[in-house]
Amino acid sequence: MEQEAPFLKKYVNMKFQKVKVNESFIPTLEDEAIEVEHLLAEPKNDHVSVDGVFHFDENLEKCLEMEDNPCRFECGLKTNSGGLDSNTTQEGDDNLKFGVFNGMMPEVDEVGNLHSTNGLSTACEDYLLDVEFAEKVPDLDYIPRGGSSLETSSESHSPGFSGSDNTAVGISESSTASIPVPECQNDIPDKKTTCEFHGALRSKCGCQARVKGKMQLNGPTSLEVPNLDKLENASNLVASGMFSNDNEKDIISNHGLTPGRTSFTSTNVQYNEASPVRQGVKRKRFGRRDVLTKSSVEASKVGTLTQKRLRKPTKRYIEEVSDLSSKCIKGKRKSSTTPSKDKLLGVRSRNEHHQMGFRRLKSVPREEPFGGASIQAPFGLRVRGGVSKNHASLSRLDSDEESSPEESEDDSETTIRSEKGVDRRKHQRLWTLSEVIKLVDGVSHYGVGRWTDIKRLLFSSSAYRTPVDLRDKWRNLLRASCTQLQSDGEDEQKRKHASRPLPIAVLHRVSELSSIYPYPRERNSKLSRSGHVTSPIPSTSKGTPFSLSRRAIPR
DNA sequence: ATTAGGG
DNA sequence: CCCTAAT
Repeated sequence: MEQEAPFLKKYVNMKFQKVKVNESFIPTLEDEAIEVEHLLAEPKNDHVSVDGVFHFDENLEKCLEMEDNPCRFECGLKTNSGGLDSNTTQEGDDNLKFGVFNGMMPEVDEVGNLHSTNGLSTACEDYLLDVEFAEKVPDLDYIPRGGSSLETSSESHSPGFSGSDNTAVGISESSTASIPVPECQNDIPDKKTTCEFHGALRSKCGCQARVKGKMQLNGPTSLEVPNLDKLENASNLVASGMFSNDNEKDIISNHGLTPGRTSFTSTNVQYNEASPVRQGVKRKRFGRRDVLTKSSVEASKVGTLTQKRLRKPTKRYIEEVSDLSSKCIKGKRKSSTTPSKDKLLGVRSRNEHHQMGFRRLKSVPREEPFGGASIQAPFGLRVRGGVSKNHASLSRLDSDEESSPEESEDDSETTIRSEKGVDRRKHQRLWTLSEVIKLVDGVSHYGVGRWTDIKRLLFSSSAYRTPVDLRDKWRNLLRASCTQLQSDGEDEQKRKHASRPLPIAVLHRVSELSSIYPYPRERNSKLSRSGHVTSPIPSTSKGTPFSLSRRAIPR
């Protein structure tokens, strides 16, 4: 990261480099290559699905020629992304594509690390990105990007990109998360390894080691988790393209499979799915914490303070805390009227949390000797991105879905950085483009009513985002689409400049969906507007919206 | 337990 | 996002 310039340069030349690298690597990875090929040839699940789905572009083909097997794969992916929006109009297409890209871009940083989890998506993305850029922006000035890597100067960037507005928009979103292009470079070798989605391969070639090293290099930041999420995201995105094809399953299976193969993956898995083990650990922690707290409280004179806090544990607080424990205690506590037990626990933990916060301020490490440190870390992490970052490396355990992939970073920042004023923080995560897309896809699949399902399937990785959230977001999207689509061109520009640049492609999709699955109540206004939009099921939409929505859901 | 609707 | 009412 430090030497951005060189990296950037490299990146720019990446396509060329890629080839070179590949060649050089090939000898080393011969086995791998073979394996990969084998996989490709073989009708493996993952592979098949992907292969079947994707068509190769001319460009892609070229790519193929130049590059090795791995390349092939990637190319395919790229195609896929392109194919994503078959339904939408061309414009939409472009937009969508870009959007997808954007969504992925953040991943780029971490992609390298994680191909293990979902090698497929990751690697592909990277390559994809690469290819795409090469195609579209031969000159591509990364410099600006690099300079603003931290910032979301998406707009500024956009012009640079072959003048596709959409791109700009998408980028802006993703750009929030610093786009460390340089990383790509690092990744390349890893990719070369073509761990791809075949964990087995990786293990063979010893990719793992490499990956690890990389991680270290990258730093304390826990990339793994994000990656995982990303993975999911990516897969989802991809899936979205092929929803009709039922690829979902494939993807899912993919997820499941991948983890098992490599140790590395396994870690991820832990975070990803609330594994029983993890839960157990957490519980333990809680218990301990309780004890500790008690004693410590008693001993310390802070008792009064504690009491105060105790007395008024805001729901929010509890929720937040429980958020962490949500997986542990799952289900029960969610409702505000939680049973006394849970509540108590939550309160206590919260209390602790408060104390901790204070403690931190005062720098009073009382719990450390007992291993309180470990405890602390988790909570801090839990609190939110900013804090967690530092501890992340240490307490990876805690970081579960919560620290979401790409979004986590920006969101966390946006959320609130006040560690100390823990109470004040409001938990709200900005919706990233990828999330929105996911949501839209989900709606398109399941219909409007089934938020739980959507949540389960598409947002399983993100602990936050309750079904209600999804619904709300959808509502908002509808509104947005209405207003925006209503007044097309003129406002568009404005919209772009707006803080939340929602890709019009997405909006279009939303509007489409809205026409298909009218949202209760809102549909009236919407219908009139959305009429102009292509609606696959026009007649139904007007007639009986309710039934439609229900009907749309083919369980 | 989920969803819809409103704040 | 949060909360409440309705199913």
